[in-house]
Amino acid sequence: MKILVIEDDQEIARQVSSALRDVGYAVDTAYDGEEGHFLGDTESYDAIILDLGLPVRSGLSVLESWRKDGRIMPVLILSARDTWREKVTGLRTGADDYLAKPFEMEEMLARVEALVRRGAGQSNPVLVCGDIKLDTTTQKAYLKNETLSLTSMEYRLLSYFMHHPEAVISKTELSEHLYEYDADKDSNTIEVLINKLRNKLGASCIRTYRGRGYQLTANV
Amino acid sequence: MKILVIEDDQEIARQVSSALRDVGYAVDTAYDGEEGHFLGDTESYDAIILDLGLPVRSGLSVLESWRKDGRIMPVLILSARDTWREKVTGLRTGADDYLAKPFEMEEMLARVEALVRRGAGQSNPVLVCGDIKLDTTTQKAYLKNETLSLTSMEYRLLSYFMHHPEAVISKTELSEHLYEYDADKDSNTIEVLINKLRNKLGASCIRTYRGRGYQLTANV
DNA sequence: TTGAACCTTAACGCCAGCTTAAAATGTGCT
DNA sequence: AGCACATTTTAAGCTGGCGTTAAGGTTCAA
Repeated sequence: MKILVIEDDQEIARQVSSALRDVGYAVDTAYDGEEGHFLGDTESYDAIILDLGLPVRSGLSVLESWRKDGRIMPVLILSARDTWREKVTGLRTGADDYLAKPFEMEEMLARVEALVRRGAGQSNPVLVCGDIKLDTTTQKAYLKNETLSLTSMEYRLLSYFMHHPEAVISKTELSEHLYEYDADKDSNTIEVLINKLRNKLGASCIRTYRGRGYQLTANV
Repeated sequence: MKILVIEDDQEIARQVSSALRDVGYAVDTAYDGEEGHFLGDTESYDAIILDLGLPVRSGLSVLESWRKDGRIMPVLILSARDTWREKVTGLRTGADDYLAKPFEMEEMLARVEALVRRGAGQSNPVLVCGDIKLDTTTQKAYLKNETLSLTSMEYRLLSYFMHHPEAVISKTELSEHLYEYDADKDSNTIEVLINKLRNKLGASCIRTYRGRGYQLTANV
């Protein structure tokens, strides 16, 4: 899961990014509206955190332009003023959620998690696929109700699969969502990771579609 | 566990904070509604004690604004007058409990403890995880029914783990809840604390998820 | 058959976390 | 107050796990 944080206040940006990384997201950061707009257009994010008061180009204008282009990634708006008016404008423009500054990191995390789930068409904090279970609140994965011990990267990979049930996902999409801004295209890290996960989940759990990608399968 | 006390009477604030600290909470204090509102928004508390008669901004207005933003932390209201009317208003606005001044410290502690438990989805005052038992009323911890002698910080750490069963908890989340207002980001205090606790509980009781956090494990 | 895509394993280097000791701070007692 | 002891924090060196790279093997489709 990869998140884009667009926030000009360096300190807030740092805190938010680090909180997100702590719970297993890959995070890119932009410090003005123009840069944020570019990244949101070119990279693929599972959620975007957008400050309204940005230099160069306002947050609302960035959001508006994305929505006009038909881009539908979930956006959480941050705003310094908690006004009724601003909140309505933001949501009308196409934001999915709104959070007034200052805010508590854990609430931000909860809202982002909800957005990511919603974006994945899920609504429950515990995702299930066959024998595999993923509890997003406790950050734990289970296989047949036994806890799986996954490393940081393995967890990210499994999490991405669980958020996209039944989907065939290409290697480039995986590395785009698992790693932060810098796609080393020629590298077999994903293959190695998939291999590691297969060893822990059982080989049949991840199916290969040659030339197209991988799929987490529910069947035994 | 971290508590926020919002109370303009310095003497009461001091007594309440010190009683809470005595039983192992980290406590932040605010002396008016504005400051209290800010802290409640930016920090993460496991419960908040809120006086109604506050300068600058009333307690009810602070509570109302939190609830409007969807913030769900447990709030215990303090009020000078024990009127039927005021109690109802407070609870309607989203308070979780109500206590009329003057009150006994013991009762306040019991109510706060109940709120913290409820916030953690627990209902029993004695928490159990494998061989480890924590009696929140007597503030004592047991390992295989033998009392453990824990220092203040060790108790806080264990308590936070016990209130979040099965969860993988990052170092930053731990330090946010164990320490009062000031997040020293680069310091290994948590690592040292974990080491101390492991020495007393047995090394296998706390599991490290490298790059993600720690988990208190129930299994032997 | 041939090449491309994918699998598997091993090895290496870095950094998160472990450990220990000493310094700082706190607490209780006379 | 002043001293002794306990607790907490800082600091520093070490260790091993994890992620990456790399190399060789295997499968699949044309």
